[in-house]
Amino acid sequence: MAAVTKSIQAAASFYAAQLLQCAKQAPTSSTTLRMIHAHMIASGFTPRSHVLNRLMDLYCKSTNIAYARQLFDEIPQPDVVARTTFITAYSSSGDLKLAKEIFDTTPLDIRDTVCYNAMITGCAHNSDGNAAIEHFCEMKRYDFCADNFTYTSVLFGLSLVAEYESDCQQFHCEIVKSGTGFVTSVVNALISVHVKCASSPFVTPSLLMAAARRLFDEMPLKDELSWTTIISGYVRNDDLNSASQVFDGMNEKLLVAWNALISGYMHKGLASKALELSRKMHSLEIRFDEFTYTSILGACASAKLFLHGKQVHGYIIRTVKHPARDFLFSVNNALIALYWKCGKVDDARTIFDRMPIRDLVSWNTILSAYVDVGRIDEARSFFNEIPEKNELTWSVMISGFAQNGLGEEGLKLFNQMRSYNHQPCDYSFAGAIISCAVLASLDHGRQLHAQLIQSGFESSLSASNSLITMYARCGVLQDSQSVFLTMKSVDSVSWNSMIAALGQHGHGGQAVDVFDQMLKEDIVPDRITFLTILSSCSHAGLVDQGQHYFNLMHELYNITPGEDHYGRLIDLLCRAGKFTEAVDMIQKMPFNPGVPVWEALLGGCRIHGNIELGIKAAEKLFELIPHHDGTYILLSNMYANLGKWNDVSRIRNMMRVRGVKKEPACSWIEVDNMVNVFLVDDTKHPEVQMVYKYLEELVFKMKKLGYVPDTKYVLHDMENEQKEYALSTHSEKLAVAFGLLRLPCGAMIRVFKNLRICGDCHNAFKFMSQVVGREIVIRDGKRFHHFRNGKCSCGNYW
DNA sequence: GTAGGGTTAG
Repeated sequence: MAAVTKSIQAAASFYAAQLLQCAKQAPTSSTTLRMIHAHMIASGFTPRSHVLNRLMDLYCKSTNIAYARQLFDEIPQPDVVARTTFITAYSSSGDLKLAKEIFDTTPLDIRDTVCYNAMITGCAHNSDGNAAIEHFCEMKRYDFCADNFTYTSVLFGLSLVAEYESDCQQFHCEIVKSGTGFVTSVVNALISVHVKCASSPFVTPSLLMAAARRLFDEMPLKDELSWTTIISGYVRNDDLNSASQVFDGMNEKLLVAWNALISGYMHKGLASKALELSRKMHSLEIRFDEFTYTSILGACASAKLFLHGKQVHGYIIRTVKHPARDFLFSVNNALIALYWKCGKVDDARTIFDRMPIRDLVSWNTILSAYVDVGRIDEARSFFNEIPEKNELTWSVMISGFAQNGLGEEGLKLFNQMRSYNHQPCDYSFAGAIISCAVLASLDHGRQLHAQLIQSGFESSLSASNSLITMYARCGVLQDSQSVFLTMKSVDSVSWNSMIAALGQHGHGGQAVDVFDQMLKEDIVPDRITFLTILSSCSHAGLVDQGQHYFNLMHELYNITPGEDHYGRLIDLLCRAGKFTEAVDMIQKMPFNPGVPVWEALLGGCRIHGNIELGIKAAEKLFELIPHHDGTYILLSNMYANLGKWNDVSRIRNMMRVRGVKKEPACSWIEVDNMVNVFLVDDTKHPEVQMVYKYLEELVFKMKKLGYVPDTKYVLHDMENEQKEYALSTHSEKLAVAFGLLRLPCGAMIRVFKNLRICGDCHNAFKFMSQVVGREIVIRDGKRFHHFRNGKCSCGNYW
């Protein structure tokens, strides 16, 4: 008997040793495990607890959890070690529910600290910070002793949910009391909690970072993690000076620390700093890894440093044998982004096509690239090819449609997403809301606003910013102001949207006030801010202010004005009739003037009847964009105003020869959640006859108040009576008359037109607003006009 | 049988 026991013991220790060997070389292949296992069975050895536990653990780690579970289920009363193995295995494979089931069925009298630790880690790793804390509290309640592992794990969980300083302080006290306050791993975790909590909106980041720094400075023994946690903490919280200060104090600088700092500079848009560090690394012969490359390429992409980025790409090709294979996704994805941001979308696509396997980031980046450069048809068909879509995929495509003026497509896709039971994220909502802005569909926009709140995205920045734009572009400026004023936190996009909203409605003075307010609150204006403020000044005729801001842009904020900024400045000058200054500015520009500049000049010339300069601008535009209808129309309008009908027909003829078609004018109005569209001389709308009749009555009353139809706006040569009739069939007049007939008494009339409002209609609506005693709001291609009591908000400056 | 830091798309 003694001999048998001895031989079983020998076998057990033999297998235990073999399995231990496997564990050291983990993960063990399932084949090896099965061979050892088969050997046990064949030799008649029935493994008991610790050998079996080790076997199950190895099966789990070789991703064979299901088979391990079969073995587990055959054990009559599995011990706590076996249970802990499964708690860990299930939670690291993402199945927290199964882990919890094993934990909950573990009798209290066999539980120990380790199994609680495993459960706490499992919750934290599956981003359930609160459950981690609950299990921690439970173990304290049952008097289990918390150890270093417990604290590091529960602190990790806490770092997911900590929002207030008190969360950090409470655990700090707990740790000091427990006596683990000097244990490196525990203090590291505590620093990490402070760092992550510092990004919460409810705390003062600098205070928490100062507390983290004290912990770091006062810890007796720092390890690699202590350094990288504090450095990356500063990076996360936008304090790169402190990050680099601590970094400089490191004796042996770790690759992770280099990477954290480089990525910090990259995210802050400080590409030159990021590249400077990478050059230093290179001279110290520190090998770059995947993370380094990704951040450097990101820096080149955001700064559009194409040549530098291309050099890095070349270096990767030379030094890494199989970039596509060795750096599975991230580096290749960063390369895609580099080529895209530098305007080489087709090269980006080539990289994508050459990747042997791609992840969602690869697909989404290419999709964003197509959307970004307005290649919307390619984006659409690429979108359809994407095998698995996430919320980003949908939101990029939805807002892509909206940004490219395809509001209807945007809304359709948003609805399709929901019909597939995909819960829209805040960015998708933003895309759908901007679609409503494009379509000027206020009813629909309001519905989405309500759904947004129901879905819990009320505090989302991107969604709220889209609401500012939507309400403004639907004509209800007050609502966009109240969204802006009630936002908990705002960013530069919010300010830009608000300034643009005021500008479009002709409130240049208020736009300037908001801009000044923005500066007072230390928000740094960007390129877009200056575009919107220049437009706002232009719409309101604030020439001096506009010029002041244009100068401020590069003098104070170091933003080099682009062609678009020059375009707005020229627009500002020309509208005010300052052609000498405008031409002077065009000659002084640091680059060849392009489309925005010539269009601004032509537009100004049309307002002031400056035919000579207008012809020059138009000729340039004919060269640059020969198929754009607007140039021909503006020029022919100018000739028509001067009665030069020969020139008018010459231009019309040019259009015919070149195959340029005029975009037909159309206006629309929303009544009872339905959009009603009217074309010039409309015959299609079912109620149009009634509209014509009503319009006739109105014009009769308007004439009594002094309205004289201004036939110079009829751009065809015909008899005067015919001209007057032609004016009365303009789409915007039909839409307004329809609104007056169908909308409730006193309701504001909001009409939208694809092109600019006609001069006679502009005059007519002033009289009309007086006759009917209601406010009429028109959004044309450029801006808003509010007609009230015989006056327009634009002060005739448009 | 249990732990903690760095990457890419809006």
